[in-house]
Amino acid sequence: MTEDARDEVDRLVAAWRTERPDLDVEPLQVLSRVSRLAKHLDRARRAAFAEHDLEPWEFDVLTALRRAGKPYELSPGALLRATLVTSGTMTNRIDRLAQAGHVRRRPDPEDRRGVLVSLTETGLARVDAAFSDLLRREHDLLSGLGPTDQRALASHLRTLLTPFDSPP
Amino acid sequence: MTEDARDEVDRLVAAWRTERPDLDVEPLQVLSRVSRLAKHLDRARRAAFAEHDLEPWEFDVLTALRRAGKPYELSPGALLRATLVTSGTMTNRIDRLAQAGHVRRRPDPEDRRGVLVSLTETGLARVDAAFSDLLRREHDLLSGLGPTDQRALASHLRTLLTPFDSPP
DNA sequence: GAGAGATATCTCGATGTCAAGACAGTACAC
DNA sequence: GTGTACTGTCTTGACATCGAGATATCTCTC
Repeated sequence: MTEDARDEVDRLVAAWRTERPDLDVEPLQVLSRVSRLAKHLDRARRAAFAEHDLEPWEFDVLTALRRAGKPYELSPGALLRATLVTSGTMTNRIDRLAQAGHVRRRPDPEDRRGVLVSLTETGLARVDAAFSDLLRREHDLLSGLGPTDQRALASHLRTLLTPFDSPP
Repeated sequence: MTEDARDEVDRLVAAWRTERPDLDVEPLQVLSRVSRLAKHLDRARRAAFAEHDLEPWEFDVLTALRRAGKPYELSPGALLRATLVTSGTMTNRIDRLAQAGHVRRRPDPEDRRGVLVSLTETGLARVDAAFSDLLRREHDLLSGLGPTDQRALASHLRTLLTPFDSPP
């Protein structure tokens, strides 16, 4: 066997092969790595944002608004779809961001059930600074892979992601 | 531009290119997909485990013990390193698993600070059933990629993960 | 063999999230 | 137009996690 055990998942897979030789554990090679990498990324992001006095959840909401372009305004519904959280969570996030002065809420003039959330000046400045900082760090995290490998990786991940993002 | 927008991240990257043409947002192609895919995987796993009356966090701990091989026993410290959670979280998890009858705690005879946690019969049966079920579902999730692509993907992910797992 | 520092586990308070449901408003068919 | 189903947002209560600190024990150095 070629069990070099270069990362934790190699060790994990080797252990499963010993304990459950009857099962095909190949899927773990990909999916366990995705989960573990995401967990490490969360921690790295948390550290990066700390310098800008932002929590990851604040960054998620603010960037969604920033990406929307002027006037940096979206409904809570659009925000929760962009960030993969539930409506209760989004209400709570908007409350706290509004209290921190990073966003503003106003009633939707077109739909009286609705609300529109927009970036304030300070929210915009904060998110722009944090985002370029994050990109710098993420660029470093990827430095182990050349441009061709990065493109291949992105393409394979897209294939796995498409069924989740498109079919509803 | 080749903006086919096949998944949410393609849309996200296209939006950033419009809003911040001064930044190189290529890292997002990989890392945003990793985070989003992990989030979708969490939900899929939750659904899979529900049939076996297990929460994802329970599964994480029980599989770590299962992989250890007979006598399916590890210290809380080993468990928290395997599952990437903090010590307070692990204490809490072990408490609840012990209460559910899936694990047992006993003092470590070699180190009086220490404790050893082991699977019970019912814990072993539960985790074996849930694990083969999970593999079946993960196999399906990966069906969009051929064996060669899966290996390439796993290898690239390993490259990104190694610096996190090795350099303690 | 005594003391300093490291390690293993647990405790506790704060917090962010979720799920389910409440409520107001809208859309569509008839 | 009226009733029914749907949508968008917010409320509430339970819960898993984290982080910091407490305690007990071990280890290493002198």
